[in-house]
Amino acid sequence: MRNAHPKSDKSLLLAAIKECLLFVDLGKEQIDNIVKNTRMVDLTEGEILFAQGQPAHEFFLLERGQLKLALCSSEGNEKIIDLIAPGATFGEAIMFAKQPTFPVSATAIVDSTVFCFDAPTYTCILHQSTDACFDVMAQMSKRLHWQIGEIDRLALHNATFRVVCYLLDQVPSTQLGVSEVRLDTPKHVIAARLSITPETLSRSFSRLHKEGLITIHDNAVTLNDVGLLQQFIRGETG
Amino acid sequence: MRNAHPKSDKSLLLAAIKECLLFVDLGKEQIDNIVKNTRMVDLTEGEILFAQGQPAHEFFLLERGQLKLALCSSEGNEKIIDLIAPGATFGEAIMFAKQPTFPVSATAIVDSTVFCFDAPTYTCILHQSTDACFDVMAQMSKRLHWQIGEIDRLALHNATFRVVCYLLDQVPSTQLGVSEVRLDTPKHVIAARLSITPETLSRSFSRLHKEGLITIHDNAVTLNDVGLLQQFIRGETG
DNA sequence: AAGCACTTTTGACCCAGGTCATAGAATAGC
DNA sequence: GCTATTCTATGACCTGGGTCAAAAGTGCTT
Repeated sequence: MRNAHPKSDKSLLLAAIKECLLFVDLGKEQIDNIVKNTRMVDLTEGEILFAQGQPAHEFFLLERGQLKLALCSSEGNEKIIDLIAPGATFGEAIMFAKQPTFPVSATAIVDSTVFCFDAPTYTCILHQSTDACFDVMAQMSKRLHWQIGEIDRLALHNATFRVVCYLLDQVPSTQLGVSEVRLDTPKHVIAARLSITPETLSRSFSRLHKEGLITIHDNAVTLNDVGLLQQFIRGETG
Repeated sequence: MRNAHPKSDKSLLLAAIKECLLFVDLGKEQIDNIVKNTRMVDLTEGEILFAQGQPAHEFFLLERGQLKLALCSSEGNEKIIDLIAPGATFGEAIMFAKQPTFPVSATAIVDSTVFCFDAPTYTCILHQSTDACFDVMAQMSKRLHWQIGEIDRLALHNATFRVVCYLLDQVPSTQLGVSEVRLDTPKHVIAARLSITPETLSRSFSRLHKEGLITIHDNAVTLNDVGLLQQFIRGETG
């Protein structure tokens, strides 16, 4: 984890910030202030950005690569709460806890670059703008909503169902016919994301294939009929 | 669901608001404004306050009784996301979504009284106070954190583990020796809360009893040694 | 190309916990 | 009181998916 780079980094950061909901209502000098207090970190594959339980004074934006946010049980089982793709922010929420410690750990799945924003700087700016606060609240609301969906999927749906959900998530919701999903993520990671074992993931895939719903090439999956998969979800099956 | 009561309600409401984090940084006339736009609703057992998918223009504070927030799968299985006790607020988060619909349904488990706050009134007030915004964000942060714990419990812990967690949750964390937990909630509701069947809950209880950890009377449970239960959790068993 | 380390698939087996069925308890109504 | 109805407990059984083990790919490196 080195703290690198000369000056083109700043333009990268500015470009990333511009795409990000959390900064959309900030003024120019507020952005400047944030940029001044942001560091850029390069992670190599497997490197840990932060660990569960560690105190949190920053939040993050993934610039490049892929991260996992994970929990570990005492027996070493790992549950991946979320996979982070470039452009996504994470860790904004703990900032507002009275005693901010990370509830999960963040680890690079591939070589990655992360922007680390200073939490006090950001909260200080939030104190100047209720609009910015509302952006943050909208973001947190979205995440809360998403987590309820996650609890739903875990509590009352089976493995294959979750696999299909994952596949459909990778595809624009408008799509309706055939669609191609590239599995950029190693399968054992996808499995942990879905709270199943790699074996079960493999068996789910082959089941779906046998039913003609998908076709598997090296590391891509063809969804033969998105509509059919969607009604597979509605109809709930194993 | 009637919209009842004369004037002592207002003092009830004011008392409830005073205990509530979401209003702690508001001024007197802001509170007055909110009170003016709040309705009080009485629910009888089994009555639905709002249903999953319904548009949300209010958020809520439970004054009396008990509610469940639940999801239903297509096959009619019900997963209780959370049980609401008097003094707790719920539904604050969807207020900030761009297209606010309830992700869960809320149903009275026993006869209950609920204050329903007008969301636009409240957000309008938030726009005047970043302190109030921070209170909301702290609240949402807490809930987010809690939900991660919930995902953790569902994804990588077994039924008995979750039962013990539930029992320990009912007890002040300082407690260390013997402790009594009243099961005010019917067991089938507790079971749905823990995403298990009533049968499994019953078996978990009798297992814990056989191991000398708890004793069950009519509808109360004695935790014979809170410390032992806590280390049962650390040590992870079935 | 041969060896090695890792990832994915496949098969055989097992078990936690769901389902179904029955039997007590408890509560309600008459 | 006595039945009817709803809860809770317990037993018998089944199954989804975990575990373990072994093959079959899939890159790497040398």
